[in-house]
Amino acid sequence: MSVAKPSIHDVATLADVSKSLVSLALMGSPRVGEESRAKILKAAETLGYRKNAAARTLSAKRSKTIGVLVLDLHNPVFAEILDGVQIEMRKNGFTTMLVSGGDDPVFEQADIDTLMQFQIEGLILISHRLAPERLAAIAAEVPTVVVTRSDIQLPAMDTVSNDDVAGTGLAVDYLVQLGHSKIVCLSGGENPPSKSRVQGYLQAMERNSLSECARVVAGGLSDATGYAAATEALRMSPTALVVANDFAAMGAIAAIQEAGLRVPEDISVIGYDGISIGGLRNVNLTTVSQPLAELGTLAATRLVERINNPKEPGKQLKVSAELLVRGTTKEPIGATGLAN
Amino acid sequence: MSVAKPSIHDVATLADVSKSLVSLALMGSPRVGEESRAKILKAAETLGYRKNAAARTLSAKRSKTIGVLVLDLHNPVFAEILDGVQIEMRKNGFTTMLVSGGDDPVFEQADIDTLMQFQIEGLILISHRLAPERLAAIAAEVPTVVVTRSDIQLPAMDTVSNDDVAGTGLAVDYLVQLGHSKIVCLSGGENPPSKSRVQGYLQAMERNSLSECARVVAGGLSDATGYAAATEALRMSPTALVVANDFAAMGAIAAIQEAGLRVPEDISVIGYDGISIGGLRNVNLTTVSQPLAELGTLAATRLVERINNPKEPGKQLKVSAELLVRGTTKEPIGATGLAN
DNA sequence: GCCTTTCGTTGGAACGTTCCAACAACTATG
DNA sequence: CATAGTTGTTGGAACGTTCCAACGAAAGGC
Repeated sequence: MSVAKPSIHDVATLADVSKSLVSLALMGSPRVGEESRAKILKAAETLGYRKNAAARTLSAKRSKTIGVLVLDLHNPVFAEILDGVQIEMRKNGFTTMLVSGGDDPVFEQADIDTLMQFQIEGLILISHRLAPERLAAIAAEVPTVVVTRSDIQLPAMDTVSNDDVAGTGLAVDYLVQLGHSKIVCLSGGENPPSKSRVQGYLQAMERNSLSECARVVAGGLSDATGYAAATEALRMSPTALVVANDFAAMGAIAAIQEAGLRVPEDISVIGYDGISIGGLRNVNLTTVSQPLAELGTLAATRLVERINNPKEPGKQLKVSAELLVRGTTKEPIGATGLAN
Repeated sequence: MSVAKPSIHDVATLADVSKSLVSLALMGSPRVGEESRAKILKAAETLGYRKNAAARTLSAKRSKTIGVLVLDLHNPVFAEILDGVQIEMRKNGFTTMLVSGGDDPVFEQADIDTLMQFQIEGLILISHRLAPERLAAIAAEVPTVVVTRSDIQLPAMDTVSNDDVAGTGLAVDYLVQLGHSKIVCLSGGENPPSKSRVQGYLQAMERNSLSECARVVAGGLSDATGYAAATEALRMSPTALVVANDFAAMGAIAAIQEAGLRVPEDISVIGYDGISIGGLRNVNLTTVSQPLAELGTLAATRLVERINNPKEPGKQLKVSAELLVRGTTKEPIGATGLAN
């Protein structure tokens, strides 16, 4: 503690050069002589010198920092996306400032304001609850990339998301191939990705000439809502459930088991997201897995592009999900060999 | 985009006052006249003015920002601690800068350096992998609070942690009370909290005059290591397992079930941490629950104290865990007779 | 009615950097 | 041998804020 932090000035006097040269040396400029550079580096080392980011930002008019808002840090999906973002941003020499928002639009706006005060050069929203007009105002002020939601499209904003329609289609196609036809969809509620997933289900059912069998039960994205929706769905005596996400799928499995039925022998279940706990031994959930880290790196590279070239028009990027077959899917009873 | 950001100067000219007065008004000083204050606020509003945190920090020599390093964002335990930290820090007018480190000491050190460059006034480490001497160097430079680990104690540093010894004792006592005696402990490896938990197990066994029955199997903190450790433990034909954390406990349950035994009828299992997925219907894990958010708020209030009074000696704060009885514990078959 | 206090306001210095124009000392060019 | 270019270095201005000493005007005390 104690002594005031050394400044570039202190390094300069110790190394017996000008502060400008110290600055140059520390930025890694090639115009600095070998001898001076060595002296400066040594002086900085002995003083325990550390750059002052505030001064840097102010003077250079570049913060080399981007902001990331994540909807909810408890959701493992977002943590994995974040990994991708962090790695890519580090690679590009940016510092990442992370804020959480806690699933509340008011906090979200406040957190974004804070980020703006730090002069962030770009913003990544890993999902959000902002109204379209707020989002537009933000995107007009700073290069912005939205991950996971592609429902709002603005000329000055990019989106990076999973193709939910195609992803859910994968799940349905696989079940049909196994011989299922009584496939019920448990929706995830009124949020944009969930709606796309329902749409993907309906399209896939139609594609497989099963439109008349298509049934959607309103649910949510949590364990509890999945449990409730599954309880209701059981009245339709389905042989398979396509569920909005992995948490809800786990709730659905609990409901099925409590009803005295087995998964997958009596009913197959497919989740969505590919969160790591789905892979735990006693869960072992078949799911549509999003390439989460890839979603993150893609968002990051796109943001860097946009920072370097702000007038580019907004792009809508999609990554494709893949089916991860684990232990909660099987041929329906009495239908073995029915496919192909 | 495009147009330069308005500065305090622009607000001043629009409101027809000096920049100093604008600064005063925006900081909420009581010495500003009603009329001027109104004018200034309106001008700031119409210009869309936003403070420049870099300039503020530089001039005021206070960043009003603290740094938080979390060991691993994927671990839901840490997310919940973080909640507590964030809430408390917001309340105290601090901005929280969050970095992740990704479970690697090198990244951790780099991330802390970055935080320091931003002139953070305090640092909270939600677990870490730093060597004691590195930690000492950091704590000497900035007020530091370590959450979750209390093994390293430094005069200039505080720790806030759960009482792991007592917590594990709770689990053992409960099992004994149910009638168990062949209670095996699956350790969490060589990290400090895990060692305390093993110690708590041994002490509790002794307290219950079961020292001769005490068995510890080396394991880890993940699903996979819990599975492996449980497989080995089964050779000792235990009636109950006390496991280092919830993830490992879930792995242990899978191992038990694969061996053709039932939980809790044949073997009871108790985890540690109280992560939310343990409460999912088809997990329903009995566990020792740490008051995670409280751990976070406590760390935050302690840090604020220390920032305001840097020369105070370091404190070791403990919070107590409680047993959360759910569905993985039950009396042993044949009650008391099984102990050799 | 003069002196002191209080109130609201002000300009300028500081904070630690980066950037720029300019420099001296060499080296190469014709 | 003068001119041009290169290399390494320099001081000063700028960035947007907060802080400080100081101000004039109004209000209070004697």
